[in-house]
Amino acid sequence: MKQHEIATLFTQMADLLEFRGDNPFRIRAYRRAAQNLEGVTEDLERLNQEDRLTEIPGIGRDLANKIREYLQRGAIKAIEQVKRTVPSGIFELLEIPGVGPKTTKLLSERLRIASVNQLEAAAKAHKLCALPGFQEKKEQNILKGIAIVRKGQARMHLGIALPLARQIVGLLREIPSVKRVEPAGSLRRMRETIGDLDILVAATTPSAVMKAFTAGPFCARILAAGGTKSSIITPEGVQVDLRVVAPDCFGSALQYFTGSKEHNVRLREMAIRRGLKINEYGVFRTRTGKRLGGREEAEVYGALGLPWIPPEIREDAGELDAARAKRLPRLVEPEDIRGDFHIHTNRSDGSNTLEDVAEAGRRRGYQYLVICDHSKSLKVAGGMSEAELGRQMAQLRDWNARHPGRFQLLMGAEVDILARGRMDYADRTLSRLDFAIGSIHSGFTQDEGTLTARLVGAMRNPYVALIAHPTGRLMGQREPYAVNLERVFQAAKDTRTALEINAYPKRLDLNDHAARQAKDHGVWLAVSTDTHSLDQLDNMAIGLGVARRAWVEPTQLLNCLTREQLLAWIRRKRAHAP
DNA sequence: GCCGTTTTCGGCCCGACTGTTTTCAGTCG
Repeated sequence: MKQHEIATLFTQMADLLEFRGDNPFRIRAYRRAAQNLEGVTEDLERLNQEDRLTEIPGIGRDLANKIREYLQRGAIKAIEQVKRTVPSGIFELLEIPGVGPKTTKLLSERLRIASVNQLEAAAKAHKLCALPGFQEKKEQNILKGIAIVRKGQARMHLGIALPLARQIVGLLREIPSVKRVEPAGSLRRMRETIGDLDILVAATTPSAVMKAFTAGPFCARILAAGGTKSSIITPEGVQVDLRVVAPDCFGSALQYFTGSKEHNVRLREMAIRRGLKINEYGVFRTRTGKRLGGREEAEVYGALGLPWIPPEIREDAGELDAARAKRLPRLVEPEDIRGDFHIHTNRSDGSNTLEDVAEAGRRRGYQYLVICDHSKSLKVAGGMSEAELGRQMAQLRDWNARHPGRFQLLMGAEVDILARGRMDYADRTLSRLDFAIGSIHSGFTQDEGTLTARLVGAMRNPYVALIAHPTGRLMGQREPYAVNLERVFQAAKDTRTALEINAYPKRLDLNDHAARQAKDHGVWLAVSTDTHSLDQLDNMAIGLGVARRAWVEPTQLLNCLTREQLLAWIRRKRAHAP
């Protein structure tokens, strides 16, 4: 994925230029270009060959040439040159909260500091007080910042961030004078990992809310506390930013506080061109100062002639142009979901019986759950022999017979993909299943060609309907294995096989970028929770967040088919197979 | 360095908080 490598270089370039005190708008151009490159869903080589690199937003003639240079030579001369003029330690210094480019430059020039360790030593020896604008307090703050960096403020995945946010929101709701509370920031946009929690409150007496917040049980340390805005660290070490506004400004504040930053910058630029000004307090006419609205978020977009844009796609990745052209996608909603695939029971490594799982599915209002326990090779997870599989099938058919109605179980299995794409059950066995999932649980370290061939081979099997967790990553534990996604998408399209958006919070696999790419290839997607215990059925909301971030519409998601439509879809794949 | 319903130059989002200031720079989101 060349675009990620180039994006990293552009971000580094922005940091370097910032350190050198370059033109802030040039710096922003590099950052914006890097961000947009991450979101490119087409093959960069192809865009280059067709001379369409400048179609990427934020890429002009100059940056297109730099991209071309990287594609040809694997390096960008101009960036290499700037790198040589700047000490390499500045990147880690910029990571420290409270230390920005100006401070870094001062430290480097006056005290020859070029690493976090050197900075810590200097601060402890009170050498920083000799610098202009530095006194005791600033020195202490730098030491605190270093401690925070050292603690490795690893970003949380949504499985941790969502419950924590719910808990804090609940406590804030109990404070008198609080009218509305809403999580904002990257959590509301459902990004796969969250740095700090942003929470917005509408209240009539902000100071009382601030007081209650900074004195509350979730506050272990106060980083900043003003009249309308404060930041704290929870006992778990999570930073929470709280903003309090008047109820009349809640919509504009929510819009501002949700971001992304890049989305907001673009939105405000659009406002300026229309003679308007947008801030946390509302939309205003620049000339007269007249306020046009801000109580509800839709008023902010409405003032610019735009429809409300769902938070999940506010990444300055084409959503504003789509909104202007009235071509926003109709994103999948929880109400569109008619079933879940990939559910484990206690016959392999799940913890619930088939009956309990079935009841839970029926209570959720689904039309179907696909029961998918592990296949025989995956011994560590209690993989089932053909005989066990047969007994489960009988049990499942029996449950269905005893519970006629809208909801039914479907018989599936999560079947290991072995060497060269061979499946862990024979075709004769697979043909008796309603829905087979193929997944890789072995040979993670094989090379890209081997792994890709295994996935493609599995997809050629007429009975494999879905490939589970296609890249195998586990956030914070295991990198994705080497697989050529471009070829996987093409094969999925050709063989009419669906690809999974696995909703287990550490997986989210495919991720948002890859899922959008798959969708653009015309590949069917399926959100599945990979449930091992009943509460995990709720992870559907997280998987849907990924699907929505990938601009997925109901017509592209397997979960939105009725049971009859799903069975017909499976028949089509089987009939179409080579 | 990008970009155009003020289009090929001259703009480029906006406000809060902190620490050090006696009016503001730096950082952050």
